[in-house]
Amino acid sequence: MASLDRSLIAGLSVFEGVAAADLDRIVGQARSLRIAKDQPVFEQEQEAHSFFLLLDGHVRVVKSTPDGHEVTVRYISPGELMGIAHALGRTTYPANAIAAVDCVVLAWASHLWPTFAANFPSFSANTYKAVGSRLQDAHTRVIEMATEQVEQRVAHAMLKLVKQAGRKTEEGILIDFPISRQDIAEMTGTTLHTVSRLLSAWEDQGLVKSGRQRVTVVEPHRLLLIAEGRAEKS
Amino acid sequence: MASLDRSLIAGLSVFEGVAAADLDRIVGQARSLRIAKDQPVFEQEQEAHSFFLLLDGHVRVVKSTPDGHEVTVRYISPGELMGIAHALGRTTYPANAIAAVDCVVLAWASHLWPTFAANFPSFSANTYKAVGSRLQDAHTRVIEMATEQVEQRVAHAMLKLVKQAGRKTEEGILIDFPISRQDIAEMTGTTLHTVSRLLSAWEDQGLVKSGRQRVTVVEPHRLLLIAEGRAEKS
DNA sequence: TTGGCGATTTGCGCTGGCGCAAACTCATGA
DNA sequence: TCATGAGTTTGCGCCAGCGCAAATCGCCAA
Repeated sequence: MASLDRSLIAGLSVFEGVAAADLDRIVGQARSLRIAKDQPVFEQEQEAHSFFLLLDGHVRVVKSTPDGHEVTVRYISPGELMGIAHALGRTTYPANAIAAVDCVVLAWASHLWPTFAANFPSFSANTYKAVGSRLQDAHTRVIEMATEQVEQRVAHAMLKLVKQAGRKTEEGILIDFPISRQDIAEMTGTTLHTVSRLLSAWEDQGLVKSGRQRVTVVEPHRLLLIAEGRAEKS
Repeated sequence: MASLDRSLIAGLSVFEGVAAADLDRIVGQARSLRIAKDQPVFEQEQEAHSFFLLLDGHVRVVKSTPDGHEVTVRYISPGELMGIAHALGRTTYPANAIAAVDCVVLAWASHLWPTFAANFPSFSANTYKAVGSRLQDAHTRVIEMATEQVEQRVAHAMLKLVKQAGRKTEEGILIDFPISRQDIAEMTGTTLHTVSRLLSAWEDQGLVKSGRQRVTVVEPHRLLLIAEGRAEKS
């Protein structure tokens, strides 16, 4: 652990307001892991032995339904916690978490949580604040699914990805991990066919550039118009 | 407050594992309120000055979208907390909470939360456990919206209502508060027309009995078959 | 360089469920 | 008792988007 960059970790929002000495005590009890692309960080229904902080990479969180459908719940970016089932009174993970690229994570044993919560109130408060955001996000998703058409939902999804994993290139803002049409479909509750058609149409209009497992947003502003439902359809 | 039935309150799951003396200290700082039918308990975007425990009645939590749509996030039953924005690091309420019938609630000032969290770890843990369930529920909703057809979603919604607010009658299980077709539509992301058609069809098949703002489920088991997508359509 | 496979594109037909509109039915208050 | 209006039912037409299938593209490995 000594090899990790403490100052970088200290800047993460989960550790905001945590004293340096406390930070050391927290991080000191973690082990660091590498997860190869497409390997699971944790799996649905499994005993929640650990919780994690993503340091590098991107992780896709997917829920499988009994009837074989897969729905992507969210993508996790560096600095975010995941697998905090124990902090929410659950003993198993509610979903699969799969590395979208090679990742580096910190892992703590779940049984440490009560101690952390009691001894490091800032850390605990920050964690629950993140939970609040996720609950918010989930409700937003429900509302989008309930009130928006597919095109708007896909546009919203792309903008969300741009915001949390966008990397500037000379062509536009690239989503910085491999993402297929199927993945986007699973985020928005549609089919890869429809997503493909939409991306093709957007590409014709110069809104995006896309290729195999790769999407670059050229004109975020116009995409936002579509997302908000205020765009005249061609 | 002295007039409220402490032993009844003590049995609520939020207070599980809380010592009697602590319970008194918690409840002693609440004030009890009556909310008339159709009146708000709290409102979206408003400063989250208080959090609440529903003692009697039913509360509908609704989010309004900028474009005028309304989506019902969930119904709250007696014994549940609501408006706990502060515990999740937010300063405003994320939705409107409206009394579906005359209600009785306990209200605490939001600024008490950090103290409660620090001094009554069981209470805090129970609260976050409830938050965990809600996050779970929200994700389930997303998955339902993404993978199921309207008929299944409405069936699921009815079963959820039966579970949390069902009252046995000689005809079947009655949903114990006034609920309109429009309300059900807002829970499931469809229109009141479609809900009306579904309920009529179900009534023809003897699955439910329904009337003005009133639904009774006669055969929960067959409804479950529809919800699970394993029912031959007539 | 050549296969082979996974990802993507595209055409076509069909249908679930929405939008609109009109009729109907109660419950409530005057 | 009757008028009123909210809640509900129902008919009809339409279209967004799904399901299926086939063709194409591009990356990687041999």
